[in-house]
Amino acid sequence: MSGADHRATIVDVAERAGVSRQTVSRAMNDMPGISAATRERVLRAAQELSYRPSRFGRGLVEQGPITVGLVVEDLSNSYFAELGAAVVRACAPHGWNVVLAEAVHAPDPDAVAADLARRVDALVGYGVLTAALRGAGGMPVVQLDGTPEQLADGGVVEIARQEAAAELADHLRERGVRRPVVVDLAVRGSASRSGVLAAALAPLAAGGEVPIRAVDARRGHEEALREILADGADAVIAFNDELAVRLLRALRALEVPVPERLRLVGVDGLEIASLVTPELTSLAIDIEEVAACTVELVSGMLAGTVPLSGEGAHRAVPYRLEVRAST
Amino acid sequence: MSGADHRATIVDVAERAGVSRQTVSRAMNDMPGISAATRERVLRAAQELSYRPSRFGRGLVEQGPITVGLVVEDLSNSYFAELGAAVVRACAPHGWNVVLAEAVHAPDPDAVAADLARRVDALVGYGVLTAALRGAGGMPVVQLDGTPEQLADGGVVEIARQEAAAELADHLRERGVRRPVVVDLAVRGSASRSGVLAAALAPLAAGGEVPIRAVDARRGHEEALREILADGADAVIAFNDELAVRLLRALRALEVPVPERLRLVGVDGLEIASLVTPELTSLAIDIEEVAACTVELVSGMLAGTVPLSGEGAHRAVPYRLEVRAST
DNA sequence: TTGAAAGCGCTAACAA
DNA sequence: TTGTTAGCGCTTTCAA
Repeated sequence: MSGADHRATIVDVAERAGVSRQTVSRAMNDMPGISAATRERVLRAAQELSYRPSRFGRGLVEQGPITVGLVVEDLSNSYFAELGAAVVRACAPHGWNVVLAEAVHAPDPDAVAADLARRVDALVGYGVLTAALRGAGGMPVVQLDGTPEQLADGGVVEIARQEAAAELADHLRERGVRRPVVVDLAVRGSASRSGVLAAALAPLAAGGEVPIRAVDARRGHEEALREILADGADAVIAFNDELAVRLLRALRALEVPVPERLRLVGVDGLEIASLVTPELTSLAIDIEEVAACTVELVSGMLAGTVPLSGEGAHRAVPYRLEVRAST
Repeated sequence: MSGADHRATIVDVAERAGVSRQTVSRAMNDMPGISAATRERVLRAAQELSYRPSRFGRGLVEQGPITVGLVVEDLSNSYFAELGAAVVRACAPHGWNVVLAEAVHAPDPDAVAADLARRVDALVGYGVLTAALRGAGGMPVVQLDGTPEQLADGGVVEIARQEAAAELADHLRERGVRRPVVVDLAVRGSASRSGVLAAALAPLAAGGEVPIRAVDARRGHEEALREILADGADAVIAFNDELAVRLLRALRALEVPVPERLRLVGVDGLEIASLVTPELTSLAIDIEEVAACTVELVSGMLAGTVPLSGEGAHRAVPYRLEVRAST
């Protein structure tokens, strides 16, 4: 008889200890007004039954804190890891809890958000939210790095690339770049970012067209770079900093000097970009600011001062060009 | 009357829509057996009242998934970020949710774990757990990077450094190192790790003693290195990889060749260690394995097959020496 | 298609 | 010091 077929409740413990439910509650919560002997007896009974208070029963009475669900693509990507950290940090002052979930690696990525939606007070996500969140009626939903079209389904924190991408084009033009290449990752949702970059850089390019080349996140970089160099490229804009750092390493192996032979640009502005040699120029995004906007939206939605969708639930955070040694 | 003084409940919606609570439930959850017109009316009423179903009420009935609380020191430290990611990933196959919390930055760091303990089914933490978790009676608690002494309070996943540290000593001896220095961070809990490292390296050192020098995480590295070099040191073991990477950058600025003039070793085995030049030798810890052990412990504790404390709740994950170019 | 009743596990307030 | 009562908000089961 190791365990029961259902989890012990406060009533089971009360019966076993021969006291009332309330006394069990007092013992479990270190409340005053209970004799040491009784507490002892109750705690023993609880232990014998492997009793653990239900967080739902408790929450129902105590009105627990707001819980925000955060769904990201892949936590092994530093960008999402930093984003998660920033959201956790931004929620802390409100006393909110954050449940973190990852879409990739899940059996059914699309179900992650829907599942989580039933367990939290607000849902924040990155490229994984659909309008079809069963039982999410009225729940604040914020799409990160979303587009204005998505405002129909909920709030959107947009990450505005246009301006900084234009700045980058100017910067590269000054440096004499004539044949930039965008190196993309073959992951879901990457096309739009790469497209914007390529479009912004088009004026630089000889034929008015900037090639976009997809690579694997972790493999085959040297070969890809060899081909890119053979094509005469003089600048590479990587999909993100992590890829840029890997490309940098591959370039070192190929003994291609950066920035002399090839200029290299990352996107995201992660810490790692400034820790490598040469330090990476990056289209940086202020992750703290994204998190702050997100929390502001959610907070307003919960309070009723921000609409759950539409233009009033739209925030934009601009990229910022950080010029460093790699260009 | 924009908002009510208390959050609307299902009853409020039912009244407003002129239906029963069940009908509201049916409408909110897209269940069958309700006419389109009624659903419409209910949803409108819900919207007007800003009604959002309580996750506690729901959870009470539905028996939601296990929720694990994870308390780490500081998510802006990549090590904790990777750990958090690994735990989230290890919990996913069980269908568990993970609530992530950070101790540093919190108004009362010691209260973070205690607070969270009331909202979750199990608590996993890093250097922040005390035995005094009010209301945590019977709850699985796992201390990460804990010591066997802490087994009195709960489970412990120990990170065993001794063996790999001895390996490191051998490795450095082969390289001719005579004056190693341990560079520590002035953060809580760092003393023990540095002490173990210094002790393991003591046989190498001329006087049988390895100096431990504390630095700030992000500042003053060049000055500290200048002094270290002036003292004649020929190897630096940094508290973690992040610090090692920063030291590497500072050494580059000082034009000190690594490993020729100074050998450099990190601790943690983060991805970043292999992305810099020269790649960093590191005492690597298998974070996935730590997460797996943690989940195994928690799972067993919940099932009753692993005791909540004592030797049966002890797991150890060894460090592994990864030799790369920096030594 | 709708409603009524029951119960999920817990704690706060009050009574003994 | 202990027990009793009364909800907390929701879904499931059964009845109309």
